[in-house]
Amino acid sequence: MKNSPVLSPAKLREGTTVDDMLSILADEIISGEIAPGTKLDARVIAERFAVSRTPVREMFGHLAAMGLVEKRPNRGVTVANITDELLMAMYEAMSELEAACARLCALRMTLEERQALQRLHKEALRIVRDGTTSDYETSNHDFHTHLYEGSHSPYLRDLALATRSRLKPFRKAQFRMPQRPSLSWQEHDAIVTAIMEGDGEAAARATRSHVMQVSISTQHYVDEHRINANKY
Amino acid sequence: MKNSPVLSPAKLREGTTVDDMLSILADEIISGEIAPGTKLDARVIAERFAVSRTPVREMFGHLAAMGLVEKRPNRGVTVANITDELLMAMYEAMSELEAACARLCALRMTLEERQALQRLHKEALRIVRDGTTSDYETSNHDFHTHLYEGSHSPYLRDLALATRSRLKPFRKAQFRMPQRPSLSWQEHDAIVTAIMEGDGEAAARATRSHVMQVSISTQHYVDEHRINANKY
DNA sequence: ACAGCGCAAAGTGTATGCACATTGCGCTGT
DNA sequence: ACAGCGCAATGTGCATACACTTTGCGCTGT
Repeated sequence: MKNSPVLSPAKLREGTTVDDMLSILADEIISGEIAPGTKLDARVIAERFAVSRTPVREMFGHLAAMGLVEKRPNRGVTVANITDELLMAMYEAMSELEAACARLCALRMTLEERQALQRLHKEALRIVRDGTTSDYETSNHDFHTHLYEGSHSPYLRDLALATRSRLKPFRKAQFRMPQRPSLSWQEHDAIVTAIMEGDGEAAARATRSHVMQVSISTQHYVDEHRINANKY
Repeated sequence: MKNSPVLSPAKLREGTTVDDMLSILADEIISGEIAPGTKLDARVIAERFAVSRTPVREMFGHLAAMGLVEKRPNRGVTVANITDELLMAMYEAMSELEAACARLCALRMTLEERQALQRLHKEALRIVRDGTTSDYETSNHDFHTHLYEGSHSPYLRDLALATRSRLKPFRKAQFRMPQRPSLSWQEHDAIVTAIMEGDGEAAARATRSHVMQVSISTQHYVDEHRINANKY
């Protein structure tokens, strides 16, 4: 199909052709809709999204960089097998990254940043009582982002953001358990207290164990849904 | 130019078209031959390597993933400016990653791994006395690799390896100072002792300060050589 | 004379075609 | 009949063409 302006009048240069495919494919791989080991045919994907093989190939590069697929020369790409072990390893690395951030937060946060963190944390308590789970997810997201920023270590922050983004698809249901927001808030409280007291080691310990708690919640979710992953 | 078999008889499918360009361009950016902020014209690069823009674009994606260039939609790619601040931030992140590895080493290393680490460390002492600087560099490299592996945390190890590889070009002269290998060995000694005693926190502290020492040595090197970076 | 619009030149992003690598199946020879 | 070679079918990787976006410069209007 030619690049006809008539056939694609509205969506021209929406600027996200590749990104759209990327997030959709990434979700499908992670959710298990596309089974590990499956060979991805560039032509089929191209037809499905009504684009040519060129942007598909570019997207394959991104998927490979994210570790979701494996590329071999002249052999195409195959869906990587994200095992439970690797998932746990990613959470463990996440907990170490966040612990490092928290430790630096305790040492380096400015007065304004400490006050902002406390405000956020108090507001979260209100949300635990009155708000929805989705509200708490947003608040939780902000809380952790503040830890990354408060470390005043841009590269460490980027590593944390990148790893969180890779884990994002697996975190969907971390607050499914009704008591989880409340427990999460208590764990945050220990982190905030340690940071306020300037106790870096305590902040690191509290953050490590908090993130590993999240990991455990997520693991339960993955276990329960693995059955569904084989229906394709 | 067509894909004529006559015009390119020997180099057909050598299998590394993109990788070759990638490593060459990466070196040129890192060494400063291509100044930060320079806009990379896909067409010019394509002509230089006698290929089309398609593989060049793919390479741009890799360079962007490595953080060496910045891609903006419809604006092309520009060479990223690796400032001293960012370099320090990368070393700081490196020190946190290695500290996390060392802490886990203290808790998790098997007997075999502990013995291997000690052997390596003893051998390094001999090299400090009798060997060349280059020998010590190799030995040092192995020592740190053992720390990554000993963490038994594959993703954390990968983050450490990736960050080390990004820092590699800047580490060239970390052992220029004649007393540096000896000091480095003493710092390693503190790390090994802490790991052997199973004291995770002490191992983390010792490793953090060791890597930051390396950072300082490197910084001196960068300062002294910045003059030469502007000759292009 | 200066501000603002508009056009043209330059350059990015995608489509499509072609050359080569890989793989599986049939055909031939023993 | 079975082993091994070879060819054809499938699919990757690069080249080239074209559509669209950006940007700089000149021209017009006030």
